[in-house]
Amino acid sequence: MLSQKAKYALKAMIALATQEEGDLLQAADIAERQNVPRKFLELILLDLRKHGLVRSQRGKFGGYALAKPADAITFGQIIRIMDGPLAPIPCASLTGYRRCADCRDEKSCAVRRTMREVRDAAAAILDGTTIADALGAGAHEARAAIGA
Amino acid sequence: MLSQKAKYALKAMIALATQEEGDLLQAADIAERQNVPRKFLELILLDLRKHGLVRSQRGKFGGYALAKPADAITFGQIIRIMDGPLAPIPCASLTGYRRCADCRDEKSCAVRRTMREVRDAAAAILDGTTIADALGAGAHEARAAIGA
DNA sequence: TATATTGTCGATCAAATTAGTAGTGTTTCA
DNA sequence: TGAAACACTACTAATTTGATCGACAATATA
Repeated sequence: MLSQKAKYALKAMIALATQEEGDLLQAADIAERQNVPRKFLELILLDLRKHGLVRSQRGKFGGYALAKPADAITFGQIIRIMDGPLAPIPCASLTGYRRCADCRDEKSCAVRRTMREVRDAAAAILDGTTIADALGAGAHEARAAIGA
Repeated sequence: MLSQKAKYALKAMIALATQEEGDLLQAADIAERQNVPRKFLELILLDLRKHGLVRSQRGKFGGYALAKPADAITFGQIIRIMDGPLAPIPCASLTGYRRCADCRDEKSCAVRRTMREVRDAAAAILDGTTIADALGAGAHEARAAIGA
C-alpha cells in the first residue's frame, strides 16, 4: 500500500510542476489546492528537499520549487523516499534487500521469485513515469474532456 | 507490502500442493517445514478454509489439504484473502474501490491513473501465477541445481 | 469407552507504523 | 521591527501487525 505520505508527496510534486520555472509555491497553497494537512505536508516537503527533489526558500514570500526538471523526477524516486522499496517483500527488493528470517532456501523460493516479478513490473511503471508525464497526461485528459 | 500472514499463507499452500491427492498435512508439519509459528499458521489455515481454498479434517491423523487443484488456485486469490486488494491505493482498486477523501477530481488524477497501471500489472502476474506454477518452477530450478 | 491427537475459535497483547498536531526556532523581506 | 514563511523537534492517538494462550470440539485407535 502507498502511504498517505507518499500520495501527498506525489500530489505536491505535481502541483509544483505546474508553476513557471523559478516561481515558488508555498506549503499553505499546496495544502489548500491538494486538500492535504498543512503541517503534515511541510514535513513531506522537508523530506523531499533533503533528498534533493525540491528546493525551498525561507522567509516572507518564500516557498518551494522543483529542484530538477519535471521530466527528470519519477514516481519511483518519490515513493522510495517516502515509503521505501517498491518490492512487496524485502527479499525481492533491489534497493532494500533483506533476507526473510524464515526462508530455508532463497534460490528455490517461489514466493520470492513471483514477488520479484511484481517488483520489476511496478518499478518499470513507476521509474518510467515522470512528474512531467503526470502533467502531460492530465492535460491530455482535460483536452479530451472538453472535446478538443 | 506483503504481510507476513500472506507470505506464510502462500508458503503453506505450496507445501500442501506437494502432497499426494487426498493426503493430509498437519499444521505442525507445515509450520516446521516452512519455519513459521504454529499457532499463527493455524489462524491462517482457518482463514483459507473459510474462503474455500483449503479443507481440513479434525481429530487424530487430521490435517489440511488443498480444496481445489493447485492449478486452480492463484497467488492473487490468496493475497486478497490475507491482505485485501492488490492496488497500491484504494481508489485504484477493482475489488476494493474506495474514493480518496482528499481527491478533488478523480478523473484527472495522475496518481490514481498510474496506480491503476501498477495494480493491473501486479494483478496480471499474481492472478496468472498458480500454486502449481510455483511447484513446477521450483522443481525446474531444483533440477537445474543438480545439473539434470 | 478412554485417551491422545488435532483442528476451531475467542481473547489478549506487545511492538511497530501511520497519520497526524503542536510549538519553537530561524530566515527573509518590506 | 514585525510579519510571513520554512526548519526542526517532540509528542500522540489510533490502527495494524504478528503473534500467543487456553479452552473446546471432533476423531481415530486401543
